[in-house]
Amino acid sequence: MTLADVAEYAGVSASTASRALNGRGELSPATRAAVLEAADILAFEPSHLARSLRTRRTHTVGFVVPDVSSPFYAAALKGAQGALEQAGYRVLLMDSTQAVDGEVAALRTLLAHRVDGVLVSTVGIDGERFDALVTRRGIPCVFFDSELDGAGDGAVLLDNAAGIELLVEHLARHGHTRIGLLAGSPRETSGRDRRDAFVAAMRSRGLEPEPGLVAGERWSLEEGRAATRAILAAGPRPTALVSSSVELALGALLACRELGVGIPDELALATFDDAYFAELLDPPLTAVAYDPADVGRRAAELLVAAIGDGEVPARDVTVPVDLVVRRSCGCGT
Amino acid sequence: MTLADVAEYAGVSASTASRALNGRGELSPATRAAVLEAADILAFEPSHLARSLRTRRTHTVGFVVPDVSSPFYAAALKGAQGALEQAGYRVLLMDSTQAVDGEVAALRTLLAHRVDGVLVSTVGIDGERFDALVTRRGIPCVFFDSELDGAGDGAVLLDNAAGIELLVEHLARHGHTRIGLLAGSPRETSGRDRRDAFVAAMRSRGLEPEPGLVAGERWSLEEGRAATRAILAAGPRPTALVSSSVELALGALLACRELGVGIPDELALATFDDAYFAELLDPPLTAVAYDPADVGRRAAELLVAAIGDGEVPARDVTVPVDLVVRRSCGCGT
DNA sequence: TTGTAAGCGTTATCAC
DNA sequence: GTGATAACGCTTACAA
Repeated sequence: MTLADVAEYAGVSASTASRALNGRGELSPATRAAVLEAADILAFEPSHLARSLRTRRTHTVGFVVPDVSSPFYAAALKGAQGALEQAGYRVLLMDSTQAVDGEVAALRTLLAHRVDGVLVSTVGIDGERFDALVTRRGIPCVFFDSELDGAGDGAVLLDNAAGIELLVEHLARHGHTRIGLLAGSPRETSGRDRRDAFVAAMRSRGLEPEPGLVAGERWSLEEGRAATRAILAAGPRPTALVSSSVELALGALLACRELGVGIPDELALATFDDAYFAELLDPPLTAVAYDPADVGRRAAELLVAAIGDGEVPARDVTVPVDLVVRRSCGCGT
Repeated sequence: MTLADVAEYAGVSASTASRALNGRGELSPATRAAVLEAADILAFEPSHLARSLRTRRTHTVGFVVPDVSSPFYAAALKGAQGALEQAGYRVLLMDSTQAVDGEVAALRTLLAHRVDGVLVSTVGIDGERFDALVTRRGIPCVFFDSELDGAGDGAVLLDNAAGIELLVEHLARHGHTRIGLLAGSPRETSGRDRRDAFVAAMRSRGLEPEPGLVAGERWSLEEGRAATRAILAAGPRPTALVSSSVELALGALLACRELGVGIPDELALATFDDAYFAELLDPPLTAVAYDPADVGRRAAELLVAAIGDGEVPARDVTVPVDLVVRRSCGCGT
């Protein structure tokens, strides 16, 4: 079923059929009705391919994340998907598998598909490659969760500094001074920012973060477990641990269970990222919460604006975070 | 940068450039090299749009799920994405938002994009609409997790019957006879199959499932909580509960905590679906495990085969499941 | 109000 | 071995 078929069936030309279907131009109600009916009868579904080729707009947006199966990215994807669909865009999904090469490959594929814009949570692509692939071709891009410094048309980031400060502050109130950090990827701004924020939060309290008490450089449960073991094994133990993500915190929980270290008695724990099951863990995790779907949604809105207006002044939005106190920090026991 | 630009730069015709880039036909090594170099210098990225319009193959596959942010679907998506990318396909993601209308809309959009095939976890589309949209247009389709009876070119389903049997059997060994069920959506085969399997498993042991001890018809934590409360409120309490999904089980955990019902002492719990954090819950959840990414992967492989061979004999694959015994069932306490 | 024709960027069929 | 040329299905000036 092509537009030509519909036109023929309705006894009009292809252009008239096109106008009728798209509601453009002035045409007699009669012909319009005839075309609409024909389209309906023939179950005509216009080819986005042909349309896009002609109009140079695909109404498709690329979504690039380090790992779709991670709860955070899955939720962000859901939020973005909803907002994009509302705005008439489709989502082409790419998983960079936490590798810069994967990210570059994903971007290439998206370019080949002539997406109208891209939403990316970078794992650390370099400025040059990004510019060559995206900027230079004028593809609107908004980053989320992790950005490439000044690149792109905007970014939606979590308030990493505030979140870490909340965590350290709370632990400090409990009287802890030897606090360790489970860090995330140093190649992502989210990882770096949280680490930097930790150092800043400690220093602002006159505490010097000890090198041996900071470990981890990947966002995974396994890494959290290994890093926790490393921290616990290195010299005098910390009395509290700040984690840069739930995955990492879950690893800590596991490590402590294996080592027989009681939480929160022997080691208090508080983490960035809340999870819907945090309340049900043993012990319930004290965490910094925010709406992950919202970051996807906001990023999508920014992108849609950027695609529409061409050049929106790079606007960054910071998603607020909250502290949810439960028991792993030592409260309520 | 279009093929014409590359051709001009290399001093050949567009057709020759096309042949050089695609490695088709015989051409002199010299011209081939010249074209390749030109393409490289101009950073040429062929338009999938134009190519697809001409070849009638988009190398794009649609992926339709009830809720991308659910851990299971996110993992299945990841598995499918990887396999499809390997095979040279891209993924267009659609979230049906657990509604039949959403599913229909998603399918329409995918058709408009002329996807080469679709992977769908149906929320209960009716045969007629499915046939009109998909079958009649000859779009290869493989279902996963939940299927539409005989439709499509295959399906990858979990071994629901075996999983539920494992759960009931284990609980029965603990001596339970009053066993309740937290059921999922009756509109999805996964939900129906698990419910039916529960009834069968009970009867095969001479136990008649009581109406009041079976509740729930949506896959959500909230539903699990409400259903658990309902079951616990209706007459004599069951001593054990089988849950059709982790979400539902988490809801049960929450409800019991609120009601002060001890697990597993007052109520044993065992669920379909394992979660990577199941071990860390309070109490650790006894569950039926399987590899969610694998179901996506297998479905993708089936689809790729169906797209390739045109008509592969509808082959169904059943993904095996395992029982992971932890403490919520009463073991090891 | 409606039709004609050109063009979007490829690939495929023919000639040469 | 390589180059015209048509065609994929649509939109959009420009005519009529």
